[in-house]
Amino acid sequence: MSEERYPFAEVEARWRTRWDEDDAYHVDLDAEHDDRRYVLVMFSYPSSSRLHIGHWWNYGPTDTHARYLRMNGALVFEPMGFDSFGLPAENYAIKVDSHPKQVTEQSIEFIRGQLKQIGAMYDWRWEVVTSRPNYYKWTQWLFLKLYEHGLAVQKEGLVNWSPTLQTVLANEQVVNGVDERTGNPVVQRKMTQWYFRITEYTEQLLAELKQIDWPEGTIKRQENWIGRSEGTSIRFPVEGHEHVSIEVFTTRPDTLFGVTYLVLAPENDLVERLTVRARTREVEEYVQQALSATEMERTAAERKKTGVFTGAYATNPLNGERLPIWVADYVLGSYGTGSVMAVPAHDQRDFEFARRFELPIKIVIQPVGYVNDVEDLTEAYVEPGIMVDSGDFSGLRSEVGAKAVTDRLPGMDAGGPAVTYRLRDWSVSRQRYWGCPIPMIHCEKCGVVPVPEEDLPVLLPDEIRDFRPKGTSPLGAMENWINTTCPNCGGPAKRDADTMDTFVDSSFYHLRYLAADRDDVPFDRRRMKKWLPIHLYVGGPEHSTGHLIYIRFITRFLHDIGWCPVAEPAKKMIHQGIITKDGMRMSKSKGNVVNPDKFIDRYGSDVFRMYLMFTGDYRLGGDWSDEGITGIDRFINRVWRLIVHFPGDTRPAGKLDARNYPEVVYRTLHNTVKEVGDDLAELSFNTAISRMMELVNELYKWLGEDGDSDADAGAVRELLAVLVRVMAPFAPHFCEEAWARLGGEPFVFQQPWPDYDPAALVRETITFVIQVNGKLRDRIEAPADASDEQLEALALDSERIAGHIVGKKRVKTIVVPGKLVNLVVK
RNA sequence: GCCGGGGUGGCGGAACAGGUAGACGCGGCGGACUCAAAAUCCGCUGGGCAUUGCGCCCGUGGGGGUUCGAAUCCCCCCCUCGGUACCA
Repeated sequence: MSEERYPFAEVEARWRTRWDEDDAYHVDLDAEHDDRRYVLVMFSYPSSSRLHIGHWWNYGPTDTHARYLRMNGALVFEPMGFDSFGLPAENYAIKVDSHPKQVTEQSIEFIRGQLKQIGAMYDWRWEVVTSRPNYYKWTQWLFLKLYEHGLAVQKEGLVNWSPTLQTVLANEQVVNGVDERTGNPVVQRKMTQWYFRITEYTEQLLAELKQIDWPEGTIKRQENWIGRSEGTSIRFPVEGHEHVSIEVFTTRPDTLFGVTYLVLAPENDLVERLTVRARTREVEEYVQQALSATEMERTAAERKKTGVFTGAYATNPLNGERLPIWVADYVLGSYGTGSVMAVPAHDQRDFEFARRFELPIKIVIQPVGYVNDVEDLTEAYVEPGIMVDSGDFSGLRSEVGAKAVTDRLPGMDAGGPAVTYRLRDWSVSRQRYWGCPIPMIHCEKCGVVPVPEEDLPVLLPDEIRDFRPKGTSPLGAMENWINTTCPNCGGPAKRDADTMDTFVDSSFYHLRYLAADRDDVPFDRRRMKKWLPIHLYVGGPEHSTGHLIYIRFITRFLHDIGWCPVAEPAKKMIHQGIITKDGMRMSKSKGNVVNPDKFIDRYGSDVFRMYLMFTGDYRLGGDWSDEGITGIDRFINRVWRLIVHFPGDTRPAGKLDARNYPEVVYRTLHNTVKEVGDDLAELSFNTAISRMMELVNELYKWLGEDGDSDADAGAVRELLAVLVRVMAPFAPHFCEEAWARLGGEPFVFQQPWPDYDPAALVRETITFVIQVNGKLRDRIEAPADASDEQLEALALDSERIAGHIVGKKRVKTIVVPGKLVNLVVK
């Protein structure tokens, strides 16, 4: 057989040009079609100007899936765009002393070219770029809609401030007290900010999680993030303040008689009001210190509890006990009511605090079977038990008592059942330049006034001299931009100087793609009806609690106001795993980052993308090996040699004649078509590739190295034409060339997926396994339709079996049709 | 701590619904081709014992269990990766 090697460089370049020239991936979103599939993979963030291996791992396999759907007759929409606002572009611009807009546009140009190398079916007419006015006009429009519906509000409150980035961050962007992107510490700061009231949607976001086909882990993470907690709200009147009471939230109302003090979070406004004069200075100092400390510092100190006494007292509504009111930073200002009732005997945190500050500990829940004693207590008893020392509730089991206590409260005007969520409102103001301007105007006379819709977009000014972060938005320093007139009264006014969190940009891009050609409307309702929800959404699991909550929220909001036909963006979602090197995560610091270009130059992009798919289960991730890629390279070249050895000038036939092929070849071919199809439908790329390799191995056995003269060239060509079609989604450039050489008309991805003949998979004789007591002892050939009795007789006939059953009593025989016979003996 | 994923040859990884563990590939060994090498093709390749025959024993992180039969189901434990963490 020829030893010519597949000339990937020339072939790939040629077909890419051809696809472009023929506009081969043109998608008509308005076309009538009964099987539409919106395959969406998260768009890219052009922070660096090169595609890294993660992009290939993300985009190549999804395109393979999309191509498979297309060959199966679906009209597939597979768009691509750029999430191009944000800090990385700004930081990069600072580094190279350029302008964010310029570096962003350059990166997009470059990356688009690289994306084309992947060979995906992107129709670039639908591209969206979030940093361009024709996109962010609609980001601003969305803001106005939210404002109109009372879901965009300005609040003063404590926010996560990053001193390094000089901007506010959303809760979702802060992990363990540090910025999740850069690892920089974050402090609390009081600021006025715009918030989107996502908390209005908690119940809906939670309920719908049960209806969607998303990875279980992601659903769990969202549930935890929203953090619905059922419990009881209890009000404790404060001594000497007739109209003031401290409201707490608790999930353990059964421990109410064990409360020995109350705690306010340092952020709580009541601290200032309630603190007695003699203790003012101490409390103020504590509060200040607690708030200025980063969360890192707060948690670093071995979790030792700190706090101060306010000098004030409250009253337990149930038993009238006098309770000292403390301030401590182990109580979070942003959860529940920002204050708790402390039950040291039954809550570990309260226990530690009480021990440290020598506050009383009172046991009100006893376990069943033994009795706890305060003196001997080394930790809080947090399990349920039997209520003791709890007035007329004593003797009740925790679960019963909790309900009884909660039921008693409303009558005393002291509280009742309550639900609390962990999810907070989404803070969207950012004090940075490279983002979408907030379309709001601040007028001295009229207050906050929205920019009229017809004035959108509020353009982000290009001519900025200094966009560097300085703690306040750089836009605020631009006199000619910040100063404007009030749309309401015409008087002098100022624009909002902040820009929006980039998660706002990506919260509706899936809808904007469908109207990317229209500047007159944000979305195209007709197309949305046809294409939504997204058939398959693919992206990293790291977006579980950020982007994926926001995109659900915004989709739902747009649904509620009649702009979107569906309430949930994606019916099905999967996460790609991570690609590792030697089992380790790739990172610059480890110096183990694989550079795709090196391998694409050497093997071509088809081999590269195919090898990535071969390394492992797409959802679990794979491990990159510099040597392993040669396996795919060999495979491609093995197919290539078959192609060049059996070129054709006629269109390959549709149906194959079984008589032209050895039985095993014919069967393997049909099996390959079936298995590859099944695997592609469920994104099992690695096993699909194995199946194709098996077929090629069979072909080489049949045809031999030099090509068997007995084999009919036309028949081989027909078979290869089937192989090329099932291979096309994996190696689009290669298969385009192979298809052409076999006499096929372009393009191969416009061909229908081949049929397989189920009858070809049926074997007349099967190798049955014979087991004795479940252990493999022999194999026999028998007709596929042999009866149980026949199989048992054959098994007993076997010489090898004889030795294992001689002198033993046969207990029973188990026959698994088509597979095995198991003789059970004693 | 809690939630989720994962632990299978020298390596990456297969195994549908409990039914031949290790498909496919890398690497390794042997052979063919070659003056030679590369490339290519073919064969072998979990461990141990036996290799005078076929064969026999062990083996899917560890320990128990259910079953005729367990990588797969149940219980306990270990390791690892990811998420989250004073949430009252």
